[in-house]
Amino acid sequence: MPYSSFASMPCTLSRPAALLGERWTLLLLRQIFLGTRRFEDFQATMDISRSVLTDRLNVLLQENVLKRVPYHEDGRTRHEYRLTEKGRDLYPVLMALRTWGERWMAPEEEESFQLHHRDCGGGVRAKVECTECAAELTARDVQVTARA
Amino acid sequence: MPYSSFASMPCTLSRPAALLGERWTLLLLRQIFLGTRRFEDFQATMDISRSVLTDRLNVLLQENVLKRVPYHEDGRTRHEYRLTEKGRDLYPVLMALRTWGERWMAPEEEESFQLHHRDCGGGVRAKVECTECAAELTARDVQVTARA
DNA sequence: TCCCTTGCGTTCGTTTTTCGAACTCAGCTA
DNA sequence: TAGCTGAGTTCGAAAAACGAACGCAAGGGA
Repeated sequence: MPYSSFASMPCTLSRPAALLGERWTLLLLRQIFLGTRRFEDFQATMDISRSVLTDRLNVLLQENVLKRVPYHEDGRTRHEYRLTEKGRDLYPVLMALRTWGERWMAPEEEESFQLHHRDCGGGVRAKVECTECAAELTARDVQVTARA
Repeated sequence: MPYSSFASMPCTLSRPAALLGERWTLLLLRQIFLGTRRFEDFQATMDISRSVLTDRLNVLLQENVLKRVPYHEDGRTRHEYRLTEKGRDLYPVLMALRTWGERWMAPEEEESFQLHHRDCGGGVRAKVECTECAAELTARDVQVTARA
């Protein structure tokens, strides 16, 4: 079972994990959520090799996480990479990573950017909750059952 | 800037993203949250090569996400891999992946396991909320500012 | 005691990925 | 026509992953 076969497992956790678990993919998504949209800018800010960048962008296009959108600059038509709705919906994944990073990987130093709720200025955090009673859940509060 | 240098970037999103963005690491964590604890069981259920499994387990031990715990079986002392508090706190990351997978990568088929809140039987989902007003947030509701 | 089994890795030669520098190409611009 | 720029593509070298075989310590049984 090669790594790639997880992409077709009947598990709604395995497939996203296999997709985002490829090298560079999470870092690429971070950059996109921070506003980067062009090939050259990804390449410059992340210092990823151009061939791997091409590959990762293509995978995300194929998965419909990103879309290519034409735009004009200096009278020329070019394309930029933007999140689809499916892509934007990955926000909780990135925020969960950051919430964890804030708690467990921030020794003294501060974060390189800050996030605030536009409406009230509050902070941002990811959490897991019950769809019925809205209680916040940890792994211990959740029962796992194999599907029938 | 090699991939590994993201592990020391002053960004609380980059570092977790680089750590969990290595191949197999997210899938390994999924398996751990599902209850797998021993080398042989990881190897058998994921079909990962033994050398890479050794490496990934060691990285997670070093990062203090996992710990080795001795246990007895057949009168012999062995060790198993278990989550630390830091590791357990990754639960929202995995649940965010799953919530996304349920919405965007579950065509007709069902998930391979189900999750329920032990207390009330409700479903489980990840979300992002404001630490002040508790509103649920999307990327559009959040303002990013570079640190001073 | 000697041999077998088990769990947990380690080694090593082969195949994939990644790297990085150079190259290509299309569409302006001078 | 020549040059520039953004967006890739190509290709040889280096790193990572693969997988089959090997190592090893701790029992158990003969």
